[in-house]
Amino acid sequence: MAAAGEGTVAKALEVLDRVAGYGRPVKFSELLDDSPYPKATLYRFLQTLTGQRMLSYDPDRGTYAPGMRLVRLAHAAWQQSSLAPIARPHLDTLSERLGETVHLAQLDNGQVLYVDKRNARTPVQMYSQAGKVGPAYCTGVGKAMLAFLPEEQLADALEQQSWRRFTDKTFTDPASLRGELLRIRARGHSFDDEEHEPGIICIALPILTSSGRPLGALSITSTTSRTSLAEMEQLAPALNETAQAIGRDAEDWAFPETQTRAFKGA
Amino acid sequence: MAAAGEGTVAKALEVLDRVAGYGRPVKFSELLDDSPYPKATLYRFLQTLTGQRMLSYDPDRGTYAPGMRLVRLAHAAWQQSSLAPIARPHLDTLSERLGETVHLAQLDNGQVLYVDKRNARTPVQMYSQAGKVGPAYCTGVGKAMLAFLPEEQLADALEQQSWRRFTDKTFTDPASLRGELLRIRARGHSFDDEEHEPGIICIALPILTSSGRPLGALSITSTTSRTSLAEMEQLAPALNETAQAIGRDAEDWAFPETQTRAFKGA
DNA sequence: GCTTCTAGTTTCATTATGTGAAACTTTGTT
DNA sequence: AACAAAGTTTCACATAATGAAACTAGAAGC
Repeated sequence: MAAAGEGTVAKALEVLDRVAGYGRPVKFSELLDDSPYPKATLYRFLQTLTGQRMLSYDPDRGTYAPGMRLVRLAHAAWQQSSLAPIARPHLDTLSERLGETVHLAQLDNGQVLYVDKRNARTPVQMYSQAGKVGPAYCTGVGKAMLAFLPEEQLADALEQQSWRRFTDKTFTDPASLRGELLRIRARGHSFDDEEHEPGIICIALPILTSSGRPLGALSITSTTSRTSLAEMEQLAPALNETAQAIGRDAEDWAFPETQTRAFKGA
Repeated sequence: MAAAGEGTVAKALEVLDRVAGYGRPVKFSELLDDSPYPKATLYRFLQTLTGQRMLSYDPDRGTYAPGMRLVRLAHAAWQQSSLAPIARPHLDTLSERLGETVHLAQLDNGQVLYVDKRNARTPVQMYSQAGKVGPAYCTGVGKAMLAFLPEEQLADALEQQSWRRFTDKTFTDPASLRGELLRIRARGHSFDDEEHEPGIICIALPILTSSGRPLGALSITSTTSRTSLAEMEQLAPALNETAQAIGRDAEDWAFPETQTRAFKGA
């Protein structure tokens, strides 16, 4: 539904989103079933997107899937527009120091978008994990960012939550979450106390600009079988140090506006 | 240039590509300078793309950069359309067994698109992450795939190469590369003998379908200071085993066509 | 302080593009 | 062979994109 009369580009992108949403290759007829567009129109969109390699088409199976051009474009986006490249060395240090799973996330359209990660051991950073989205209202990183959002934006963001009850500890309405956000704001860090997945806990901190706007958030994740929230709280100072450092770098950096063109060359 | 009268969506995506190509935030006027579109038209495209979060706009600096929506979309593309998820366990095994830098790449529009990577225990400092693109004619993975392309597609691909001389070992014309490709085809694997970057060498193998079509390629990278091509050639059997396994999995897998529907609702 | 220039934004008549019902083709089924 | 379902093409029509020109905001010059 929706699909405001926004223009052709918007409609095409909506179709793209829809295809991506399936999480697997989809046939034309499936897409047609829950599409607001008539057959010919949808068909033409798919043709266009496929021609642009934003979708790929498997002729044997007659299915569409998101295309590789997206992967290239996203690499540029990730590198230029996310916190990840700036935060990278800091995540490395933190991860090495603590040996725990670290997540770096940003708020995107009311949802948590993970942009980098360090596994307890491997130093791989890629959007095999980056690009994943999650709910804001029941994750450590999400709540950490929400807690520092100006009222207007917070109201917006809260509107966009699904309030689905993932576990019996999930906050399922704006009112109770607002209470939690106040506590987080006072405390400076948030917890995820099995609110999203049973057994999974985390501590998270926002990354703030000097003016207090949240740029992203940082978290350490563990399990109830390995540790407890009380124990994890002791990591707060280390996390805070890292979050501050990233925030500082992000502002300094905020684009030296060097005329660095050359890139892919040597 | 280019910008065939393809339709609005194509034009908008062309603008998006262009912005991404700068590798840094760009001002409107810069884009205007090398844009085929008049001011008002380009302006409207940027507005549309920004509104769709395919671009992000920094009001302070008046600059555009690729937007975060791409990162979400790409995650779906990477997961569904690339070889990476299928190859993952195999890369893990291979990387652990050899302890060297492993790359997994695919051919995308005549270029090499890296879709996964494992770092060496002693990591070589090199650029490469998922989404990164590189030339096909002077990389191990690129040549491995080209060598197994059917003539028509090969001709196409060769047209798209820049033939830039990166080092004095780079093949800089189709004719000499074709000779190399024949040798690679006969041998079953390719080398990169410092053809792209001085001091960087690699051995690569194509990942083939049972019908012999290249799906991707796999490589081990190292440096001339640590090893030699002769020595690396001994890794060929291990690589081959992995490449075969990935190819097999990719075909078997080729989508169980489960009727898993439900997703976003719930 | 006023003028001129430049970069960015808006307007609006014109034109090109996108739209979708319906006809058609291809592929699979009984 | 007849039928049905899925996918593709056509074409009169409506909508949306186009871009020259007018406008506005800021910066640089006088």
